[in-house]
Amino acid sequence: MEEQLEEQREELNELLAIRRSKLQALYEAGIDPFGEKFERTHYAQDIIDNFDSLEGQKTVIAGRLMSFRTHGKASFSDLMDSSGRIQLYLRIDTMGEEAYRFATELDIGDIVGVSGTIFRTKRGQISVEVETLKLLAKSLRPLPDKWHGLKDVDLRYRQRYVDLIVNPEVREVFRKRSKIIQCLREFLNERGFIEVETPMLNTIAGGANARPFVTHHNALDMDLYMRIAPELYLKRLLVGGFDKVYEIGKNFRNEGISTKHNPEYTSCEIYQAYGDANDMMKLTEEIFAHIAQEVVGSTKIVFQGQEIDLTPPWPRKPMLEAIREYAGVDLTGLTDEQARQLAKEKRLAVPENATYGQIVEEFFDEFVEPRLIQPIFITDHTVEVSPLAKRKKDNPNLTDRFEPFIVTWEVANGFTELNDPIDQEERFRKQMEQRDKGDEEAHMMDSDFIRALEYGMPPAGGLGIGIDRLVMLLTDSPSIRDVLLFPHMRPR
RNA sequence: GAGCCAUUAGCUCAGUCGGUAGAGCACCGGACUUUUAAUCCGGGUGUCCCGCGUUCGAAUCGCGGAUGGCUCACCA
Repeated sequence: MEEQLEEQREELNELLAIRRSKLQALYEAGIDPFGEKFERTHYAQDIIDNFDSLEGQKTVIAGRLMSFRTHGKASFSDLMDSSGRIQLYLRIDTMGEEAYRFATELDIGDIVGVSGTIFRTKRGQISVEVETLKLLAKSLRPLPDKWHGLKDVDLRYRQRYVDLIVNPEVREVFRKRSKIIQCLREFLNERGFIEVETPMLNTIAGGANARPFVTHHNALDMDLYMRIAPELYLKRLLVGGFDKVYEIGKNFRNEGISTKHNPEYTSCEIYQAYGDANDMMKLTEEIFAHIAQEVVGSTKIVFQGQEIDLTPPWPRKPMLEAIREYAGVDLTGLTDEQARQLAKEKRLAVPENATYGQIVEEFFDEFVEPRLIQPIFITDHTVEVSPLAKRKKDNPNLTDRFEPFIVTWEVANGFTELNDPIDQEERFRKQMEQRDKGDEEAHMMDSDFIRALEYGMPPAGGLGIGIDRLVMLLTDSPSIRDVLLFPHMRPR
């Protein structure tokens, strides 16, 4: 009802009404306003790049009309295709009166196919002198301001199609995103990793601390969770005998939305049997450096005005040492109570029943994380906050885990995988206790995963990379929404 | 979830002290056969985010709401 009213109101808008009447006129003239298959010989950018050899030759191109400069019996127009823009020169003498009139009555936004001759104007502009022109799609809505484009961020995200038409740098970001993911695939495939797909509809949402989305399967009449991480499935594959696997895909977390968080986001999880955290750190450095080199052209990149040097090797620092350095507090070997006391002294807000591990995290987040600009691996997380990571040989309270930080963001997470089913079951039990205490993000018990480990999982290193943040970093984008084609928005 | 800010024409934005709204682009009509933010002449196309209130009178002031942005909280 509301929507119908909205539509009726829009029908009244003069600009829309004019386009509709032009559409009607086309039908009445026997012209199909929505065209058909059209064979091209060139992209706009091809013509510009190879002008010297193409000058004087015929070409057939297609795209969207982005501007008109009419001069009576001759006109200029800019045609935009996926490669870029090229100027069209329309001349009544070349096209004939009827075709010329038809062309000049088109609108900005219309999609056309043209054939013509490649030439350069007096002013040096590479152009196509149009001989024939065919309407391939009538545009019924006006495009945003040709100079200012579309700036309203709300509209840019909601109507990304318009954003992509008028803001070419946006297209560039998503081209890079595609290239980054392609590079990552190639890199892993070349090293013998195989790409797999595991379920996104889970009966147990495992592999991470996060609140899941719940959905419902009608035929089975049962609730299912959208996955929060593929980890436990991928490790089952190590049990099954795949040595090197990875999965690139969406995870869904029912949590807050911010410039760094979208409810659905893309991760790449990588597992390597017979390896450990150390191998995965090396792999992380190599991946970041390789992709930066391929996509940006250097391992030194600029993010929001600061130069970031991704060249390996990256420094490594145990978390407790980092806290000692930046907060001036040594938390090594404290009891829960002692840790809580220290937190109080440093005016850190922690829950009454906070555990040692949680307090270490708190200190880290407060004092260390905001200072980590250049790439660094923070290692040796507490066992309490790392329920899937193997304990360190020399200290069972810590794990053989690492998180690389760049521009204060955690860009990945990896560890030597816990392959001891007895310890894993114990860790799950601890998590269940946390869950019972009201921690909705604590891990769920996954008995089948324990069963898998009981068959024997080779020692392994695992790594999860946040693809969106990697893309943000390499495209100099301050918000995750700038690297998601359709970021989550509340419906209007 | 909390705080701050924003919302005016299709787009980008002005709008003074409270007196029913304006520019550029786009659009419509006209001139113009090498322009490129083409130019020149003419035309303003509107639920001022929504609702309630104050007032003779609200885009403007107050309250409530919607959406978005930023910061914080949670998280990757």
